[in-house]
Amino acid sequence: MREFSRSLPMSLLRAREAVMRRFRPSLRRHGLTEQQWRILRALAAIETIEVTELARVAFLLGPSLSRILRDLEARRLIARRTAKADLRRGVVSISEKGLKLMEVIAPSSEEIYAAITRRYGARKLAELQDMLGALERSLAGLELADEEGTAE
Amino acid sequence: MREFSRSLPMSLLRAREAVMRRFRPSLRRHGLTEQQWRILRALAAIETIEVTELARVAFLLGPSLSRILRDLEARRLIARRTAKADLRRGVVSISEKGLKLMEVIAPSSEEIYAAITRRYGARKLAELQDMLGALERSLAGLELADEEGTAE
DNA sequence: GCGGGATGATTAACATGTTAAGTGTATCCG
DNA sequence: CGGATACACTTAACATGTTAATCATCCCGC
Repeated sequence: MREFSRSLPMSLLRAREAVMRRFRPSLRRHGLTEQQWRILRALAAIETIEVTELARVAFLLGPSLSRILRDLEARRLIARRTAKADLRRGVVSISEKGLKLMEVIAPSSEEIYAAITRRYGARKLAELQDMLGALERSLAGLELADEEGTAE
Repeated sequence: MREFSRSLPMSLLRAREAVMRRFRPSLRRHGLTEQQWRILRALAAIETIEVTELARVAFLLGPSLSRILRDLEARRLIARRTAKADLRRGVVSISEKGLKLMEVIAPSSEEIYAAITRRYGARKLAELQDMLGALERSLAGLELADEEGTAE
């Protein structure tokens, strides 16, 4: 069997953890988790977004997102309403308070990212991201190949 | 601010999820989570291992490992005792039952890994792993650079 | 307009991630 | 020897990951 510590999932996990280790302390000081920060960042760039679309963009599963939105709303960092045209859909936006919190956190976050980029190399980083994107697309292709073999 | 979906943490997260999506169904059919499988794999290659070392190898935090070992032991998939020389230390090993379970799961797991490798390309996969390892080492270096600035 | 299946979101239940606190054992050192 | 300190877990508390089930609303075809 493959040497376990060299498996692709482990490599990806360790690499991601090494990166996130750098960001978590700063976020934590401001009372945010990694996922809450992802949501605020996703919201900052737009006016409003539907919950389902937000889940896709922030790469969170529905149940996690539901809980997080409930908490962020209680803290007044976001606002939400229901779509007039379809009462099933929720529409979310960042609040003034949320924007201000982002303004406080963003600089140190950017600085950490810049330090990582300098250390690893901007070109190499871009290349890595390309390869990760290609991996995603390869596996999406595998997914399709599977479905052809089943009921459909 | 950086386009959020292209940040390094998100790229790594999405890539890892794309990979794990392939493995989870098979593991789940056999009643194992991803982390439980990691532990069994780590144990399969050796006679015994101390809990702390197992945490390092399987890349799990102590509290998670404690819970998982408790459950795996209750299911008789592993055995544990305490070290004679140091009663603080726990020593873990895989059981016969655990080995048999692995024999059942390993083939399909290997097959999935092979499919991913074929699809993405063996050479490209090796290159990706190299770059991930280099990223880890870069960030470990950053860690050290930090400490020089603090109390020490 | 009205079943009945599809869809968007939430809740439930259990496992893990994460940090802090607790427990028992070892070790160091005066 | 004995008390302080460090160490190896373990437990606690809270947040998220993951799958299944539930709830409300929508929409389709008749």
